[in-house]
Amino acid sequence: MSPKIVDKEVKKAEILQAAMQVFAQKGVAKTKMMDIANAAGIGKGTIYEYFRSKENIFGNAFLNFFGRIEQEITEALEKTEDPIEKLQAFIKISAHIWLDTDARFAGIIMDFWAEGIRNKDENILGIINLEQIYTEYRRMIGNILNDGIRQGVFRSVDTTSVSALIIATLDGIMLQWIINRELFDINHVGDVLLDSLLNGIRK
Amino acid sequence: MSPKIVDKEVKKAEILQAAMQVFAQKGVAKTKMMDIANAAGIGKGTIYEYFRSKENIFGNAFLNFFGRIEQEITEALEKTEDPIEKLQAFIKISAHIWLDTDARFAGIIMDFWAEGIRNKDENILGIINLEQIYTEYRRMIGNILNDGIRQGVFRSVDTTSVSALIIATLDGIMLQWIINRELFDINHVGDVLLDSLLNGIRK
Amino acid sequence: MSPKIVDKEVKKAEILQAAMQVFAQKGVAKTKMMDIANAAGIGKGTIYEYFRSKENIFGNAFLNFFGRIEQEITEALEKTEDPIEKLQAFIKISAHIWLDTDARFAGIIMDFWAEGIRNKDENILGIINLEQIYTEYRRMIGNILNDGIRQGVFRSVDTTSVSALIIATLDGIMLQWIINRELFDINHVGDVLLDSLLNGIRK
Amino acid sequence: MSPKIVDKEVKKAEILQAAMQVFAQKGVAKTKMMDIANAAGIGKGTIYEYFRSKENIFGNAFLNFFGRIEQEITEALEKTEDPIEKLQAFIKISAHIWLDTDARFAGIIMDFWAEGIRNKDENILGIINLEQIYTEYRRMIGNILNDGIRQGVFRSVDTTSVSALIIATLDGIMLQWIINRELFDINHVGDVLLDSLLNGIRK
DNA sequence: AATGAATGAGGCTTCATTCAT
DNA sequence: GATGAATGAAGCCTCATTCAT
Repeated sequence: MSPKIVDKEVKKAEILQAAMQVFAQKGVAKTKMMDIANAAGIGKGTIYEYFRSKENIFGNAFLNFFGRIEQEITEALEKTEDPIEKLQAFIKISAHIWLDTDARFAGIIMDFWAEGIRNKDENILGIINLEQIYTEYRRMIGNILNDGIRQGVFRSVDTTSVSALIIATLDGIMLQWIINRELFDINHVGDVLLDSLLNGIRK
Repeated sequence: MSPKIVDKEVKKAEILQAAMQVFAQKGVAKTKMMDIANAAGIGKGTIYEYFRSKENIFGNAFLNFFGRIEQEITEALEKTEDPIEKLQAFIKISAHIWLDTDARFAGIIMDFWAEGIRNKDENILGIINLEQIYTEYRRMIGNILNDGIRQGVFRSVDTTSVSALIIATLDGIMLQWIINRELFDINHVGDVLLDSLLNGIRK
Repeated sequence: MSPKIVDKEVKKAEILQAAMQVFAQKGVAKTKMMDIANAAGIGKGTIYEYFRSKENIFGNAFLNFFGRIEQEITEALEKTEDPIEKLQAFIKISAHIWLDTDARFAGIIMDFWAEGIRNKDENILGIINLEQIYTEYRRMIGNILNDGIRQGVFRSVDTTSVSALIIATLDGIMLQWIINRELFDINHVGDVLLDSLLNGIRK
Repeated sequence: MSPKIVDKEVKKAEILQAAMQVFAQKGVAKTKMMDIANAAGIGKGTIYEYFRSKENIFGNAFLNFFGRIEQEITEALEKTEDPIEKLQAFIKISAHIWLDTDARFAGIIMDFWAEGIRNKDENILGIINLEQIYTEYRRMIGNILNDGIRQGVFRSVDTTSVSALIIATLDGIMLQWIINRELFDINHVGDVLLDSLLNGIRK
């Protein structure tokens, strides 16, 4: 890996960041290549040195977004062995990601979901596959639950269903929070959610 | 309402249905006026006799979708006076709407949300306003909860927060269900959700 | 065939004529869709109601050009049964086509040949196939020669080779004539060519 | 001529060769500067150290192609004083050039002709001038014929017309041969052509 | 001298909208 | 009222050329 390659990767990441900002503000459909170029402070043509097409940028943004979440969660889970603390970390990270995310940025996630749902079966772009992503999330939570059950901390529940429900509730809360941030304190909601959850599954 | 006007309204509704089908399948951005015309079995130009623009069709589809949900719920709520039964009805209707909805149709809701979130403050199109819609949902559930509290059936909870959480959980579950229908039986999940909910708020 | 279809075909032909004029003047590569639209007196977008792409226009122009030549020759050949008169007609028509053709129009034929040669094997566009066209020409002349031989008018020559040579000489003369029309009187050259030819093959 | 200048000229020639190869394969219009750079094994920017523009490369390729033919013929003609042998040499060289030329390379000549015909009057690029080139060819053959007439070997024919016809026939044969090499043995055709020619002009 | 990253003018094509029939 | 042919604004992308290294 020569320095040049690193530079190319860095610049690609920069363009992607710029693109995601614009996607978030205007929506993917209304974002023009020119907007991305302006946001990135480069010429229109330069984008094509790093991405094949607008669709490719979208695909990479998608990957980048969910990939980063997954990575953050993975890292957080490695810091503790206690299943309860792991659950707590999972929920906290999820909340934090949204807290750190610009409100307007949420729109892009809807675009991701919209496109992801539509391409559920087709795996268009060779990239976007929401089902796979959520399967991975469920696997992560499922592992925590299974560990807890093995350790005798949790009751023997249907881990797949419970995992799905945890994720569902988290996503739903995020959705409401995006629409109206005044409704609740997302950190507090996280605690409440964890409490009810533990209440339901703790032995 | 002369017959002609009725006819006009009927045809407008037909076009809207066709449009929503296509929106759902291809996404709003990728839907062409021609697609809508074909789906409606009419000429391309005819659409403009009933709708001002593509954006206007989207706005009406948005209104139509959430309006119908609201109407169905309202009707269901009128059939009983018991707060618990009303909650049950609310959840059941929500689940049913999705059950009756074509899987591929779900994409359109993401488009709605995506656009709704982006136009959160601006109320663009003079139509799309997710916050208002969800406020109305919360108001409906809030009324049920308040009735229940007044009647001594429910504990005295923060009705706004609980309403928001109920809606959030419902939406989150729908989202997961759209992505992977094999994960759980949505009717059963509704019962479970109601149970835990009642468990939490019943006196 | 309703009147509308006729109109569409007529308009398509008009656009094609306009396109060929512009192709001839500027060369295919330097011709912009806008040029064709202007030449045809229509809007840029209208072209796409009749042709799929610029390449498609080129392919159709190609077909049109060689098709019309072939048709004219075929018609002329039907007017007589005498092999010598047929040969005479063939040569005369070939010369006439060039005489009637705008000098500048010749450039397009070079573009046709250039593209035709390059796509010799691939038959790109599903359309351009010079070898096939020339095989047809050879077949037409070959038939005349065979008739003449059968009727005892011509010597028993290698009809394929002679056909090829006749075509080659005609094309070569056209080429020189395009580059410098003052060099010779093309009608006279036709007569000379026919004489030498008959001299060589007549019994 | 210092070594450096020689080097520059050598490299310029190399790039030109590479460019002509690519021109021949893809056509001038579809050839990118990048293709030429790759074919020449150099960087894209380096081309501009040797050529002003793509058009300039084309012009030089044009000059180079016809110049080389002219040079080869000139050299061959110097080897004999006999008009008949000179004619023979002229025809043989013409055939050889095509025999030595990659089949696919022929496309470039059509591009040359196409552009040459279009720039017939304007002498665009300050370079491409087919008429001038063919005038030179005619002059060469005309000299041979005049010598032959003067020496009493040939009949007193219209040397300009005969020269033009010889060239025309040669070009026409090449054209057919490019399109379908199986049609005839080009060496044999050369002999036949020379025979008929001599038959026509020999005293 | 050599490079290739950056650029933006310019092209092809799409498609929402108009409008004459 | 219904239509679809016509339109041109606008977008994506290409690629010849420039220029800093």
